[in-house]
Amino acid sequence: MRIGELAKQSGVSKDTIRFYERFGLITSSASNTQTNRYREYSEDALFTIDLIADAQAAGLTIAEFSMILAQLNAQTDDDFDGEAFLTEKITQVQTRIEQSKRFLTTLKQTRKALRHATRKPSPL
Amino acid sequence: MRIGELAKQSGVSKDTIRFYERFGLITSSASNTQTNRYREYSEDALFTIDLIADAQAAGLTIAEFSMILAQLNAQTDDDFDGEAFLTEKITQVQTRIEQSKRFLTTLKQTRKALRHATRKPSPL
DNA sequence: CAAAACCATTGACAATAGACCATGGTTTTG
DNA sequence: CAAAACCATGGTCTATTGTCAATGGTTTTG
Repeated sequence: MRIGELAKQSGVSKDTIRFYERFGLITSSASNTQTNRYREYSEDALFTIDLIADAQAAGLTIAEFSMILAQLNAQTDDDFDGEAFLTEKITQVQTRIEQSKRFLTTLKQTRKALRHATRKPSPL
Repeated sequence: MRIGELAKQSGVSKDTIRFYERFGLITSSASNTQTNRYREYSEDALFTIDLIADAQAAGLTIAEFSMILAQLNAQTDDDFDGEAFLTEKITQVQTRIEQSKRFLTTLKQTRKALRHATRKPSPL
């Protein structure tokens, strides 16, 4: 599919897709017709875009996510310790989830307090 | 306590503390001696800084967090619907937690795959 | 075929969350 | 007391994650 279709289906903008592609997060093949330079995406791109959203929600940057992708693709020719990196990220994400849960509790308590505090006089 | 002490105890930099204070997230009283302009913080500031960390982990911006604080302080003289705002944030944080959990699973699977894939030949 | 719709590239712009630096006061300490 | 350590203010700078606009080519459509 072309970028417009992918944008529609994924819910992110075309600019965002090109941005992700510049960082190697998604890939496209050259269009079959050689006359244009349109990008052609597979269904995988859709999956990846969802994954990026999750990764960002979990607090990872684009740069970090691209390293994870490299692990997935097993481009581990170098001496980079992918397992240690993954373990570190796992710990960080777990911490972040705990913090988020704690804050969620705070939010709920705040709402409850607000409900009891701001009972506006009924307009009778 | 003064800013240096608060920075040490909270683990954030003095600049960060001043940054938070500019946005009204924490407050300080003027120092008792009138000769200087040093900020004086109470223990509350420590608590608030931890809360900010949680809020940020949960995906809130400083601006959003300051609105929550306004709710906590019941500065609800205006017609701003604090409860609706809180409910919206609660939903967003819940969504984010779900995304983070999903991504955590992905990370763990990736690590497991990596472990089995990259068994380097033992150096014998 | 001509207009509308789509796409690529480039570069400028924006918001967020600080870090950093210079300058000049204030306190603490040896 | 003098140096070291601390603090305030103001301004600049940075990274991240996009968005927007301009320009020019390609496809689709009525």
